[in-house]
Amino acid sequence: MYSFTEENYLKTIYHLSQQKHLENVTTNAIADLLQTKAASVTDMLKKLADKKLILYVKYQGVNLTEKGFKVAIGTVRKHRLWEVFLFDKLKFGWEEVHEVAEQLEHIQSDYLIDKLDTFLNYPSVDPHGDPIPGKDGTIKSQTLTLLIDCKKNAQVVISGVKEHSVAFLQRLNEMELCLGKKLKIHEINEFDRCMIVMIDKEAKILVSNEVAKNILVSEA
Amino acid sequence: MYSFTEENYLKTIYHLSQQKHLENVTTNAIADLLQTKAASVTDMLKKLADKKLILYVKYQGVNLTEKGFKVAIGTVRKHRLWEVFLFDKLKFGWEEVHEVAEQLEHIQSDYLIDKLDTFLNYPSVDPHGDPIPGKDGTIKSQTLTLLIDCKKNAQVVISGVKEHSVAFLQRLNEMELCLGKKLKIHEINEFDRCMIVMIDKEAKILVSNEVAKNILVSEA
DNA sequence: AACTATTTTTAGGCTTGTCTAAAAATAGTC
DNA sequence: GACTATTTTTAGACAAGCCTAAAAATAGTT
Repeated sequence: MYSFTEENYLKTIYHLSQQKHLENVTTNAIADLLQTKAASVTDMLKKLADKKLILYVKYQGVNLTEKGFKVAIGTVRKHRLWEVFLFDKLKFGWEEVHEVAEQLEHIQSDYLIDKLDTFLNYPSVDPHGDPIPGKDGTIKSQTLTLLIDCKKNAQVVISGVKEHSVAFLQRLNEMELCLGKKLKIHEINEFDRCMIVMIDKEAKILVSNEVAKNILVSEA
Repeated sequence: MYSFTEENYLKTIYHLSQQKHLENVTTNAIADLLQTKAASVTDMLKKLADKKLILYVKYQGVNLTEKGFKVAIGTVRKHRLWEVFLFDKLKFGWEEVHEVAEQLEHIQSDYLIDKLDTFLNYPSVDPHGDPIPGKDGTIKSQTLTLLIDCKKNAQVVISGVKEHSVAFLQRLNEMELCLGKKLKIHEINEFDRCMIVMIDKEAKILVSNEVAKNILVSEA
C-alpha cells in the first residue's frame, strides 16, 4: 500500500494534470498545492519515479504512469465518497466537507469503501458536483457550462462549482444557492455582466460576474 | 494535537491500566500490545513524559496524567463510535469492525465526532458491548457477569464479550450468538462445566466452558 | 548476601518526509 | 549569442519512530 504522503502527491499531480491538459506537471505547482518546498517535492518525485508511479525527467516535470493514475483516481474516489457521507448523512455544510475528507481519504480498506459506496447508494457526484470515479477508475464527466456564459432567459440547474474555497461556498450559502437549484436568467447587465437571476421561480437575486464565473450549470 | 502514534501509546497505556488496576504499566506490556520493541517504547515514554501526558519513573513503569487520560479516553470514544458506525450503518460483522476503527480513531476533528455521535443517536455501547465514553470523558460501566458463572435455569441476555479476537467472534457467529440474544441455561455439565443453553426459547445449543468464560451477560 | 534471569534503558543507526542554502539548468530578454 | 531571472536540483541537516546490540537496573532464588 501507499503512504498518506504518497497518495497526496499522486492526487495532486492528477489534479494538476487535469487542469493543464497534455503538459507536464511542474515541481513548483506541486509545492504550491501541497504547501511545501520545491526541494521536498524533488525528493519525493525521485521516490515516486523509483516506484514506477510517475514518469519523471529532471527539470522537465512529471506525468502519472498507469499505476500512479490508479492510485490517484482511487484517492479521489475515496475523498469524494467521504464528502458525500459527511454532507448527506452527517449534515456537514458543503464548505466543511473538504477538510475532513482530506484525512478520511487515506484510510486503507477497499472493503470499507465498497460498503460506504453501497450505504450512500452509489452516488455519481460529490457535494460540489464533481464526478465520483467508479471502482474501475472510470469517470463519467458531464460537460457543464459556466453560468456567466448563459444567455438571457436561459433556464438552468446549478450542477457544480469551479471554485472550491470555503469563502466562495459560504458566499453561495448566503445567497441560498446550492446544487440542484433551478435558475432563470432574467437580465444581464451590459457593463459588468452581473446577472439578475430568478431562483425557483420566486426570488430575484443579483449575481456578480465574479460569482457567475465560478458556477457550473446544466440545462433545466 | 497528538500524532497517530502518540494516541496509540496513550490508548494502550489506558487499556493496560484498566486491566491491572492500581499497578503501573510496564514497558514490555506496552511493547507486546503495540507489536513493537521495548527500546522503542522507552523512547516514546520519554517523549510522552516531556509532554506531561504520563508519569514516568525509569524502571518503574508509567501512569497516565489527567491530560494523558483525556487523550486516551477521547481515542477510545472515537474508536467505539466508529465501530458502531461500521456495524450499524455499513453492516460490517462485529469481528470486522476493530481493524478499520483502529485507523478511523485517529481522524482529527471534534466536530466530526459530534456529528457522528448525533447520526448514530448517541449510542452507549459498541458492537462488542463495551461502553462508549461521553464527550466529557465519563464512562458508564455496567457490571456484567460471565456466562460461566451463571446458575442452572438462569435467564440472561448477552451483553458483552471478554475476548475480542476475530476467531472468537467468528465462533460466536457460527453459533448464532450475538449481542442481545436471550439465553436460558438448561443444563450445566458437572465434569467440564460445558452448558446446554436455550436461545430465544427455541434452539438448544452446547456452549463449551472456554466459550462461556468469554461471554458477558446481564439478567433478562 | 550473592548469583542469575529478566526487564528496562542507553547508544548508535535507519527510513520517511521535511527543511535551508547553494549550485545547476532552463527560460526570457536584449 | 550573452546576460539575467526563474525554476529545479543537490547537499547536508533535522524530527519522528522504529530497530539491534550492549549495558544497567531490578527481581527471584538459594
